[in-house]
Amino acid sequence: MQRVKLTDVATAAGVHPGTASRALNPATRDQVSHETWRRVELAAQRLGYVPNTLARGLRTARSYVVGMVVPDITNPLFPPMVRGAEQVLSEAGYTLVLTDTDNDAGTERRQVEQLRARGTDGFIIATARWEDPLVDEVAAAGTPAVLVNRNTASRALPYVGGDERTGIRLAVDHLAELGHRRMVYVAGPQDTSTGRERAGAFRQAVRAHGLPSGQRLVTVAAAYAEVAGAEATRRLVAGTRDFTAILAGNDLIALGVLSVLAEHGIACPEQVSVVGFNDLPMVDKLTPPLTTVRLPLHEIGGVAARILLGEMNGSSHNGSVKQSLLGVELAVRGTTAPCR
Amino acid sequence: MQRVKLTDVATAAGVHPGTASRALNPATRDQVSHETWRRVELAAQRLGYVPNTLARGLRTARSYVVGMVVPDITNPLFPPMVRGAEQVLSEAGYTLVLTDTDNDAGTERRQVEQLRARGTDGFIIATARWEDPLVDEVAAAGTPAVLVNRNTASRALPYVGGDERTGIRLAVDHLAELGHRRMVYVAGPQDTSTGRERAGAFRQAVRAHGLPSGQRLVTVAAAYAEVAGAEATRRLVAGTRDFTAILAGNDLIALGVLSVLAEHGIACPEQVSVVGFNDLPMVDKLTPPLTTVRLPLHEIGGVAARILLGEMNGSSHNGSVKQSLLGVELAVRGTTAPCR
DNA sequence: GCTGCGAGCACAAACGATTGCGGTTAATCT
DNA sequence: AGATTAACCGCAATCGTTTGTGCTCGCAGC
Repeated sequence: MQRVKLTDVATAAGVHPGTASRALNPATRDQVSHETWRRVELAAQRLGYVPNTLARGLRTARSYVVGMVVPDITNPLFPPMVRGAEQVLSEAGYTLVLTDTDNDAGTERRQVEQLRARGTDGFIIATARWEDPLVDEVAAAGTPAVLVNRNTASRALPYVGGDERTGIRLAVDHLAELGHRRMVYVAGPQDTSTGRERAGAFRQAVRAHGLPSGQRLVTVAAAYAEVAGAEATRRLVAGTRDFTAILAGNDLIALGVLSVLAEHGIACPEQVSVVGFNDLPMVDKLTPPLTTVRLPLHEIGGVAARILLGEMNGSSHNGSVKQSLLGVELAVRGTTAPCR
Repeated sequence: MQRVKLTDVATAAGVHPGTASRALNPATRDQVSHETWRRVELAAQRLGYVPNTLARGLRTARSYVVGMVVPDITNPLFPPMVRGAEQVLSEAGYTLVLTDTDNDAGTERRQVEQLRARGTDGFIIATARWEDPLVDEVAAAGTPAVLVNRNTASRALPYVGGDERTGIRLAVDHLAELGHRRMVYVAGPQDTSTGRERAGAFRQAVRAHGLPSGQRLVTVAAAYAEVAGAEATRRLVAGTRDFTAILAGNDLIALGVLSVLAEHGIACPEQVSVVGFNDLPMVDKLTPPLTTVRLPLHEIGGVAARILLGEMNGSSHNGSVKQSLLGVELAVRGTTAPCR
């Protein structure tokens, strides 16, 4: 159905296709006279010309496509980021291709290959592991790409995320202010940057407050999921109950924490306060509503897209900003209360 | 970075590029001898050849891209459908481009235009309104497309969705079985097929059970959102309290219903039972957990993709199946209880 | 009045794949 | 053994753009 091509516009305007191409392209517009430019523009308008992106891409080796790879679009963490990225990209004439890796390194690799075959100009990657060969390869290949949500140990690519350390600190400050002194942390998997970062920040914040920091301080959950959180909490509780507050690696883990507390008849927030991370939708509807750290997800996506645009278009590899940490805030709700 | 091209494979295998092309293409494989096929395949493997999708698309006038347009990816209803579609499409060698219309008809049109310029082979559309010119245009243009989630009045395109009528009937049956006789419905917007369909099904089910059906039976909310649901419920309650059960147009509306009930000190489920629709994540974590109708979202996406594949590849416009309604089930939880 | 120059445009070669057509070879038939 | 045919494969055109190269023209400078 995409009938009218550049040649049609050219003949309609009485010029050579090459000239028409230059006239239509803002970057080369000054290579044609004003008069012909007007004629071409008019003809294009009248015929309803839309350039064939494939042909253009073939010639220019640019597809105006960027791929965004997420572990699981079903995880409410990602849609806002996708949306933020899509908005700024489509505004810049780019198309966002979303792919879901199902949390599997194999499919992740396959997806990225497929996207590169398609001539994808750049990537936004939300699946990075702490040690991630695929990310390193992409970086080594010089493909424009930026990491969101999770960083890698190698710091090979620009990273955009929330300021996690501050988020944890806010939570600890809040609890400390409520009089809590014995806090523990149920961490996410330590092969992700968020898992390590947050756990580290927790230890540091506890130390900064001069709070007791036994070796039971951090329990690691196997995944960012409710069942993993529950399992970890069971381990924790089996070992000690000498705490009045639990910080969770994220909201899903917090859900697991809450269910195990209920299981053991430990009242929240009366006996133990709980803080989550991410502020997933609906967690404010729980009873009690979950106190949690809110990340500017939408903005993270947008900033990542903007940085990627910079990488792709302009000054390639200006050793510029490698990390952008965006502000977070603590949503204080019902799962935290003064230490009795 | 995409170095190795068909020519390279061809010379490596000692054949003409044309031959290599035939050898690599399953559809034309039988036009080359087994021996050369093996050689070409091997060379391709060894060199790590990945076909340039742009060049291929240019020549074949197929992009192997399908666009999926959703109103708001942030709405948890859509990610599972996206995922289901993406899985079957990527398996078939297609790439899914997701675009978010922000619930705006203007951007929707713009997005679709842009996708068509890109030579998109087909569309999965989740934004249909009951009267939707854009959908009708797409259908008239003969572009392969299928509707999900919402249908149009014109039924111009194949539709895949949950069996909404049955869902409503299950809910009404369940409530009737609990002894409820005076039920009301807080409907979603009536410019969407789901809004009309469900409301109609509710009236029908009530009639089928021989229940009283005053004119206050259905209250329409302005949107599928909590605030709209709350607003509608306030209107409802202001008019009458002569009901023991409320069905909501979807879970978000149900949230609004619950909040307004609480506002008025009406206990759920002791005084009034509530049933939602969609089974969004987390609604099982509310207190009380929400009884709701579960749609096979993932499967809907998958089936839609399969139908689209059929439309695109094969027998174009076989006046085949126009509607696929997938089975739903009722998740009975805490917001419904026997009528006292 | 001839040269020099620059603006504006036409020409044609790419980009990397697919595919109709025709030619070569080997196999089959008579 | 000669002729017919089928199987394989090479040749070259083609998809719709972009872009380097060079032609043509008008004008200014001397």
